[in-house]
Amino acid sequence: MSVTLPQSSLFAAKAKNMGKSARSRARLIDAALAVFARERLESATINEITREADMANGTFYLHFKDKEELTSVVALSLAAEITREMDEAMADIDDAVERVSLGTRQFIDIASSRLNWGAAFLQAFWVCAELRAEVTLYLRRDLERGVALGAFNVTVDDFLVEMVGALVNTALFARINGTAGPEAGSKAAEMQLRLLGVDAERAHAVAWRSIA
Amino acid sequence: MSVTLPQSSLFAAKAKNMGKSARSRARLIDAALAVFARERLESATINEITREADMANGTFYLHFKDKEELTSVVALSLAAEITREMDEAMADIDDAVERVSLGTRQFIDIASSRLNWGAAFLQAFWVCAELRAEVTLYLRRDLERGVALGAFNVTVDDFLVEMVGALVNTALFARINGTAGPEAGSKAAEMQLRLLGVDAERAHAVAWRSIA
Amino acid sequence: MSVTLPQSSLFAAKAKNMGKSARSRARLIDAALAVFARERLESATINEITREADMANGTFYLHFKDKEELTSVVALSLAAEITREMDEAMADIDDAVERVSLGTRQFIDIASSRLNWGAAFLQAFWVCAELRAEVTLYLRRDLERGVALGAFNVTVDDFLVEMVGALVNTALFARINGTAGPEAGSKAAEMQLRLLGVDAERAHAVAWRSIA
Amino acid sequence: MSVTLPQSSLFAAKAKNMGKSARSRARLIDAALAVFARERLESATINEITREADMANGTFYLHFKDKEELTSVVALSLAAEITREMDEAMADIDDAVERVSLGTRQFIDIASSRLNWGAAFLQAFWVCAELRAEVTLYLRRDLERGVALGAFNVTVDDFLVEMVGALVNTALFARINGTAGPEAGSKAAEMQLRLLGVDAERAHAVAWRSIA
DNA sequence: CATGAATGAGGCTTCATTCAT
DNA sequence: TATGAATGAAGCCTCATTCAT
Repeated sequence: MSVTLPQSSLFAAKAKNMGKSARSRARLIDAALAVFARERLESATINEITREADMANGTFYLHFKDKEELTSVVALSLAAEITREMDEAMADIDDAVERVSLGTRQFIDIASSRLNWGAAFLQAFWVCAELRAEVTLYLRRDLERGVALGAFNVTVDDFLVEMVGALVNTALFARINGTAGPEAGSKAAEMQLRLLGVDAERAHAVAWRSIA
Repeated sequence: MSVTLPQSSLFAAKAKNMGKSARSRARLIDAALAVFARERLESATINEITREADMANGTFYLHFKDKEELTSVVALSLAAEITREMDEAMADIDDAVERVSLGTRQFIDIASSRLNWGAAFLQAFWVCAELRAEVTLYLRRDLERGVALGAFNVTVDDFLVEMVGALVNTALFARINGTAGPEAGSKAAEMQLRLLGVDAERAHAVAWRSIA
Repeated sequence: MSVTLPQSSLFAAKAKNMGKSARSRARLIDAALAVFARERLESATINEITREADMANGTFYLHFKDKEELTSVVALSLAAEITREMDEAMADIDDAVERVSLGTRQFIDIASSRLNWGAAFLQAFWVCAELRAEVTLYLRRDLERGVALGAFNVTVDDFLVEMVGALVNTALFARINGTAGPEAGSKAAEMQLRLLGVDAERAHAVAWRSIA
Repeated sequence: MSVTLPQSSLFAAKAKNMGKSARSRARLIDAALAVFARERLESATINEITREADMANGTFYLHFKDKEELTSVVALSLAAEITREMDEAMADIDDAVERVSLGTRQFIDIASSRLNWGAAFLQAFWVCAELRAEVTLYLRRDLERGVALGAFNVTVDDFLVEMVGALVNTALFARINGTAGPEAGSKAAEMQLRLLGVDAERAHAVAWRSIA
């Protein structure tokens, strides 16, 4: 007797070979992603999440202490997964300008192409400090590298990282809402590079170079 | 018997000479600003707002249909007020580059220096579509002007406006949190101008020029 | 339009001339008394209490922070009321032997004759430390007096007071359950006096003397 | 692989040579004793008990129909065990006065010296009618005997037995709480004897006689 | 027999909103 | 207009009990 899984069930898929508890937990994470994607975090209820996961509400508490714990688990799982995919795609890119550009483009493409990811990410971003910290760190490394190499003409501090990060999030937001199309990543990357002091031509060239 | 008004009571002050109903309404708006500034919008309660306004909770519904209406009234009142102050400060600035720069700086300075405004604005921004629309429009005019005059080397579309707007909001956020100091406005403006294609030197010069 | 009050509504009756809030609060206390009297404290629910009081459940929280607060308010209100009635009845009794005897008899008679009081008292006794402290104090005073006057041949310490108190509570319990009839008070008093070292004859005489 | 049993595991020890089921059941009873001793009966959960017994929660229902059954089994097992030990210690005491005194002292000493027993007993006493009945019966026999022999100057009825029993329970309670020391048994016995009409001197002598 | 995940009823509490005064 | 008590739907969480393995 095989039951069709809901459309997006990455974590459930990954847990397919694990114990029953891990599978249920994964289903809850997937369900939470779906709910977080269509609802303000604050108004997402445990009931809605368990309904989405086809479970009884009490089951939730077998797997998570409360909504806050779920939120951060979802956020960090998502971040880990996105990061993993990005690292894979950027493993052999060394040039800082390319890395910043490609990082932004990949992030937006990945987050917006997987059902629920982007929207859930943006929700979680403002609520989960750990997530912010992680993302910030990731970004900062490449920015600092670029400055060290003389590619960027800025001072790297918290403020700069937040500003550059805001461009990424905003582009993702626009992409998800349909304000922007598939070119959102390139557009965002180009703006970032300009902001960082890369000259307009190079910024354009790098940001729009087709991805292998 | 005269009671001292709470520190920030702009709208109450403006309504001093109006009818009693308008005055109560204004007090509620001020109170909501204060509450929204220190609390997530969703967790702000009518009770807390009316308590802050020194009113009975039931009174709230004499002035607003529901919580949502309050939110948007607060947001739009705030926007109108900020806009008014900005317009005043920028009345005789014509140059597009200057306008964008000064607009950003003024906005951040005003919103962060008036008690409660900045935080409440940022909360409302994500909840009230009308507010977003209004802000966007304001910004867009100057961007288009700059492009028309050849000062900016970009295409103005919704996406661009959102990205530039994001820089403003993010800088305001940093300013309020203490991540950034009083120079936040200049820093943000400089980044914007670079992003828009203004050359680095001019961007710096304009963004950091001392305000009259 | 007059509504019949539920059978036992002492506190509601006392609050008849007070504000609406006080009246509702009093109704809740009466309702709690009724519920506590027929149910283990732990299994009494707020819902049941508000239903008994003909209120919506949410109303409860306008008047009490939580069940614990209600419990102690009920306990102490009850204690205050019983104490008041006892003091009235014993105002001009000086003799320690008489006081202990009469106190016990009065307590049992009062608590068992008012609907719900006895059962609620016994429940609250084990849960509310303040109540225990108050009752203990009341009893201790007369015991110490009796010892000082040479009427009792015991040492007054916490242990003694608890033991004597246990006799009172147990007699009340038996009275309420129907294990004992109206003579419970006299029987209990006689046992107490014997325990305290009063000779059997006097104990009997005092404990069974008819109350004015 | 031998696992050390928790400190107090009387019933598990007794079941050591019985079938597996009996052993598990015994472990649950011991665990329940431990939990009941440190927690209000109502707030003791099946999960906590099985955890204490190092079992899966579902296992509980192989051995007991429900929580209520467990409670009464625990209560009656405990009573049986205490009774057994008391009978042993009092096998050759004939004199009624001695029996009542010694019974009380033994009961308090046994229940308070075995880990968990006293507290669990007191909890169960008020919840389990069978337990009350059994204890009452035990006590009553000696009381009746004493009256028949002319040693006690009272009428034995339910009320009397409850009152005398209350002294025992209260003394045990005080002993467990630390309000009373090891002399609690003697003190309680002395009070009982006085209450029953034994003259003060004899009561004292008997109640404080050192136990063989 | 044992396991432990799952269930779902039910308790507690909050809060937007209504209503009698 | 203003008041503030009252309402009740809805969310959170616990826990006795069941069930598939």
